[in-house]
Amino acid sequence: MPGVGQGYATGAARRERILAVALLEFAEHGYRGSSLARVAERAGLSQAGLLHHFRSKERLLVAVLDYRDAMDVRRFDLEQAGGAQALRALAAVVEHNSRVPGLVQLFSVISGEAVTPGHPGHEWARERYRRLRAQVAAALRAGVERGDFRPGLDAEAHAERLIAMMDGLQTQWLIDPDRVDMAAVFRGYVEDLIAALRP
Amino acid sequence: MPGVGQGYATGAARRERILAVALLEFAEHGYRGSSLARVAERAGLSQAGLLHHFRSKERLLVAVLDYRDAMDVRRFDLEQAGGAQALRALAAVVEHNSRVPGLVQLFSVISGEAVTPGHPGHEWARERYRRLRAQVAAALRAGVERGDFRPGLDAEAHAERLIAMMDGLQTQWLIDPDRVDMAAVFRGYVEDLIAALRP
DNA sequence: ATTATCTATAGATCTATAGATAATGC
DNA sequence: ATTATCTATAGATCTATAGATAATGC
Repeated sequence: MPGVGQGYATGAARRERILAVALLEFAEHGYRGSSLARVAERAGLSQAGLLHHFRSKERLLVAVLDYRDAMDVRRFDLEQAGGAQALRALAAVVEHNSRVPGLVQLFSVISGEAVTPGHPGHEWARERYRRLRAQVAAALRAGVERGDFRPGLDAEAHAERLIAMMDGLQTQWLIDPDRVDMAAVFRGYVEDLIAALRP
Repeated sequence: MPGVGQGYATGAARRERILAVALLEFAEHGYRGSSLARVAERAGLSQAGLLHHFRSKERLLVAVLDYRDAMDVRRFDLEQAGGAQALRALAAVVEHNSRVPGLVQLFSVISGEAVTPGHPGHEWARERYRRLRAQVAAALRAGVERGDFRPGLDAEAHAERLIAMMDGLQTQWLIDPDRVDMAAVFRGYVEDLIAALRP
């Protein structure tokens, strides 16, 4: 089972296609509700053929999650920005997400499943949250440095809050999109926060 | 299939026991990852015996969700309180939740799965969120009436934010309990909000 | 030679139903 | 008579492996 980029060119293209359709499948049915047969069918090869490229269902999920992370063009680099600018970049991420419900759903479904220990996405989710919290907290501290925010703010707590707000609004929005304006509510939160943290 | 409280006494007791173990099972593995056979085993009867009481897996899930709602002793009546008192009652709910991870996990797992349309918990989750948002928004408006909060606040948006914060912190806490102090962070948010909304 | 792909299949599940037997309580 | 419970089973899955054949590219 060569990784993406190894093996023959036709194999690399096939793996790319498998990841793309597996992402949709996992987003629609979660890990446990998805089947390799359905992924294989959508990717246009047999189920055994799929398992030649990804040795097991667990490995496929992890590959999809990494693929998604890599796809994320990191167009909003929080570490570069810092301060109010970084928080507004976060709001822009949420606005962008409201245009790609499929990708958002992948995260909501997998994060929900992954709260149970033993789920193949559990470790992945824990590390992802740790990384996110550290990034956002660093951006907040940079904001203190540059004079956007008052000294003494609790960067870790505000990072947890910001990420929780993003996730929680995503759930409400996915379940009831006509009633919940995720992007507007998050932007409101961010602007209120910027005002409250001003020195 | 008589409801709880109908039929013979032994049946009612059995249904109660089934609901209690099904709650644990769904919380641990989600709806799709759970099996009726395992629920039946934990409840001490055959799988066919279980289906005598709950005609299908879908109905069992819905019954568990209703059972959980009913169990919720509503010890924190938000409509009674109103204003800052109601928000502090919310923080107390979160503190209480941090002592019953199993129940919290049921909601996180099922809400996560239920974002996909067609999931048997989808409608249930949508209605639950609508009800919650309406309750919290009403408590905020009551706070304006009694002079706790400044007039003109956006009650709906703040209700969405508060609920999103609760849910998002739950996810982070369940995935990484040693790193995330859900109750403390939520209480901090609530106190900041009370201060910010003061007239 | 390595990689890609297929068919066939083992071996476990899973949900739900059929039909029989036992217990309950009017 | 109604309710509770069981065994047996139909009919669908599902994941993963074995083993064969075809394509790729050094």
